[in-house]
Amino acid sequence: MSNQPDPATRAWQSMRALVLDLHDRRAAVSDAIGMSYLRAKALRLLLPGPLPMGELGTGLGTDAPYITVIVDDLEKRGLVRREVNPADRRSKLVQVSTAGRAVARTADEIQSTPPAELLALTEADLATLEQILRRLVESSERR
Amino acid sequence: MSNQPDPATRAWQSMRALVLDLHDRRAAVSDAIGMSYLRAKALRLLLPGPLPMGELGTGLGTDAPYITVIVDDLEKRGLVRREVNPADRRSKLVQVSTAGRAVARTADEIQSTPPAELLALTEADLATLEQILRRLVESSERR
DNA sequence: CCACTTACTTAAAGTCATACAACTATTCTA
DNA sequence: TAGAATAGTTGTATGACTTTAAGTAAGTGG
Repeated sequence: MSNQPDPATRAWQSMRALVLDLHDRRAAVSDAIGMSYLRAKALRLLLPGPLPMGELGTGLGTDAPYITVIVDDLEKRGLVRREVNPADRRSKLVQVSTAGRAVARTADEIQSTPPAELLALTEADLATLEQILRRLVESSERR
Repeated sequence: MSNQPDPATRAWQSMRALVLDLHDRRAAVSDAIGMSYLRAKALRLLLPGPLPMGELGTGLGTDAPYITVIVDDLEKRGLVRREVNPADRRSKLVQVSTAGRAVARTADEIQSTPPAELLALTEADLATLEQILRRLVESSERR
């Protein structure tokens, strides 16, 4: 029985510890914007452009009924609008409002601000780290 | 307005995306063991040795009343035992049972298995990544 | 055109977690 | 030793999310 797991496992465990335990920002985000983290995530997903409810659900990993609840809520707060999809009148395109964009930006600032420990790395280490992680994200996304 | 955030921010965003979105294991863990992720985390925290309720609460980031609920539940399932702390009879030491240890190990295997994309890195990249992340964890923990 | 599918909505029930308030038992301290 | 602090328990309320079931409206294929 090996006491020391392989480098890939150790790297993965460290990454999880950093994001989930040592520098979890999710509570801070929902505190700051006064709504759940999932709603913040929804707003962020909508930043690049309007999405049909279904695709929003895929992005959030939740099913249709709860998407309706979330979009209802965001709409009541004036952060998104539902528009009929001209290409398919069954579907609705959800679009962020200016106010919604501001909320998304606030959430993004909080969660995207790197921990101080990361900023303390040398420039070379940071560049290396960034480059490896970017490749990991890219290869994970195409699938 | 810079369109491209600095390397530290990019690295942090990638790390968050990998852990929270692209390779989230939390649902898989709780599915596999038939209880919530927080309970799995409690069992894992207890692996190194018994802890008083209070310290378990600190580790899980939840308050005393809910710790009682969690430990009640784990005890009913035969995964932990409460023992009176001989040093302070107000406090109780929570100890994992053999069964609890097995559940913790199952959870750990699922969540610690690195994504295929990580295993696909070169040995050199993996070593570099692991070393930088380990330093980040260490500097984040001492605080 | 009719049956089928798709996109979304509505409603209800259940689980998990958070937050508070009030309580007991024990230990510490002035 | 009396009063304050600490460790844990009990109970209640609420919020966030999941899941299931059933329904409406609009598109699609034979």
